Amino acid sequence: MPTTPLTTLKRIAEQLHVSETTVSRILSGQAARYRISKKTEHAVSQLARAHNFVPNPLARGLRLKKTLSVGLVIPDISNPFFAGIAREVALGARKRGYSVILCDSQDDTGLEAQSIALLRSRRVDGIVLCPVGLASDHLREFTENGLPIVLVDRCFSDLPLPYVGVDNLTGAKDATRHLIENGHRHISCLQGLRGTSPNESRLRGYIEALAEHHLPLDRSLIVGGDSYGEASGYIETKFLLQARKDVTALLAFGNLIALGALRALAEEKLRIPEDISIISFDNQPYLAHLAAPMTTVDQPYAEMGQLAVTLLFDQVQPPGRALKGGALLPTNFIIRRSVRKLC
Amino acid sequence: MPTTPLTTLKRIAEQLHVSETTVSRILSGQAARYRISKKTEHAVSQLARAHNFVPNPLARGLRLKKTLSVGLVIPDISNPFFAGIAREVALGARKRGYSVILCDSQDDTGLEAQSIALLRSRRVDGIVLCPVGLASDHLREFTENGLPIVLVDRCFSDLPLPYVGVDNLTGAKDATRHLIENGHRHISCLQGLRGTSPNESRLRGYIEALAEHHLPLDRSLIVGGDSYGEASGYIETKFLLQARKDVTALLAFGNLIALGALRALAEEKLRIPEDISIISFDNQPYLAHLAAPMTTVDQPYAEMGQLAVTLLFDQVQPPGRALKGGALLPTNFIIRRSVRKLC
DNA sequence: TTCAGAGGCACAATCGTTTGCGCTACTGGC
DNA sequence: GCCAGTAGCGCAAACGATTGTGCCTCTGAA
Repeated sequence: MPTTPLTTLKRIAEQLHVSETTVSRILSGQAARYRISKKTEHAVSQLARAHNFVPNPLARGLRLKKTLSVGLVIPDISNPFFAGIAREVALGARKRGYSVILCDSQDDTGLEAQSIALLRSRRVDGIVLCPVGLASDHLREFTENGLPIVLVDRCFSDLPLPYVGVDNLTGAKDATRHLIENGHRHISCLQGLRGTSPNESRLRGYIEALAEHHLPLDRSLIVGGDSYGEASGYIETKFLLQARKDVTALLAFGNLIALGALRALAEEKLRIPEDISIISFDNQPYLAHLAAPMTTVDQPYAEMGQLAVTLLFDQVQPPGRALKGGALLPTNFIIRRSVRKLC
Repeated sequence: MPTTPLTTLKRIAEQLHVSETTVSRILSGQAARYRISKKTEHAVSQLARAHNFVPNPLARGLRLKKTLSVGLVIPDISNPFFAGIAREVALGARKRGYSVILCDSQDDTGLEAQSIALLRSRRVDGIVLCPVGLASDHLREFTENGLPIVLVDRCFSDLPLPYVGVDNLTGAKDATRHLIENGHRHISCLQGLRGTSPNESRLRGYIEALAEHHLPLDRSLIVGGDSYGEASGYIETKFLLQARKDVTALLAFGNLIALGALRALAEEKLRIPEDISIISFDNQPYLAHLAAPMTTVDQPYAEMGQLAVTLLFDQVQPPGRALKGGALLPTNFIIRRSVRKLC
């Protein structure tokens, strides 16, 4: 046990009668480059290891303008979809020796902007951002200035920032087709947050599928749009059921929305799929065990998270290549038993 | 737009022809204490605000030995139980102006120890730790040295560290009683991770409930114990079903374990509750919509998270009071329809 | 003996803040 | 006119690490 905890370069240097310079160089693997003798090198790294000394990241960051940390901004960490992404980001960052600073933006653009400012001021080396998705002005700076960033799940058509998402259009098209082919004609969309790219793409997929089958587009069947939350799914379903008795199928644009819809349907004592069919985005393990195992559009969120860190560190560390535009992963349509065959 | 981005005290000072000292004092609210004139104060804070200048947290942390950041160590952020806690910690920290550094320990004591070392080296001002729960040696230092910490969910009887958890014993007792009172005699425990405090308390609750009703304790009905994961619930249920045809009820010690059990039961084509009954710990929104809406022991994880941050910041900031021992929150027993009445 | 060349390391400035003192220039009382 | 008192602020030394440059001491060849 050391009398003085060996917690700075200085103390190590004192103990071994060498300079801080030398210690620093050895510990940062520059020994050879500066011709430190094997003997000194060994002594220093021995001592450092013995006390598992780590150079103060604050001092280091101050000098180097790098902090070995990345920011992660997420609208709602308790949404399993985002939690899954967060997990991969955390693991990927750790693997590369980086820490993660977590910010929950609560689906609020203001808080998101604040979070980004915070991360900037903390001098993170990069940011993985699952944007709320509405305003994009606070992101404009990223296109010019050098702070690496990767957008996940949602993107902005007017900003050439690298992002990773899924092919929402095809996913929604698959789901809608499936409903149509099972004889459904009055299919309602329970939207997520209007204006966000996944929502708009899914909507487009829905509309294109209808068009393909020469079915009329009934705008009053497209409801919701305020949030991806459970409450939104619940309340929109309640209203919908009051207004439209002819709806035979629901397409929920998110796992929490589907959950809310489920709650509403249960309250109204509607059975799935006998009384009404439903398909949801975001597969989750429990969906297979529901009263009516739910047909769903699976999003590979683990891959999304992994890809996001990869793309981020491609910018942060050499080689520094950056993806212009986005990477689209395919969705996977999983058929279970929440859709009734009408014809 | 400034020619030189006003990003340091120095630049602000230059622009206004005052010293960095003065600027620093004004921005840290010490103007009055050091008799800075209103005029100077105003000019400085004006300019700072205009460029929304924030003093470099690294330099600040270096000098002050405080970083306005806390660590959050979680076994698995994709487990909704922990995600819920994480959410509250993130919000609570933000509210107080602190950042959160997230570490996923993957239910590995080694990674947990590493994470703590990392957080220490990053000079966090406090740690919220959901410990893996097995070894506690790496936590011993916390009892002496000053880094504030709060344990969540799991605690150690040999360590006087503040923690917040739920009354697992009563929770498990309630559940077991319910099964017994519905005529079940062969009730199997699907354990979580052996040796962790929630697991042991739940087990004790189970055993005490049996004793209360003068039922024999059959050790071979207590299975699992390797993890709180889905896979564990699945495989243990598979084995159990092979070995014991007489089991009529399952008590799962976690939401993922219950999910695994559900998967196994589905594979074996066993219906709930007709063929077998099940109760789970950790209520989740979807449990109400399962084929058999699941009776469950609800843990108030939002409150747990909130309480954890509160207790942490009681140590971090004045008044600095610390809870010795733990805070136990009550569980809430929710009866749904996954238990069959046998008598 | 001399000197080139390299081996082995240290000096000191720098990153941006904070803070204990101390310094200057008024003001007013006597 | 002198001096104490105070208002208003700046000096310079930390905090701990990194790094361009320079300094000394050998070794060996000429």
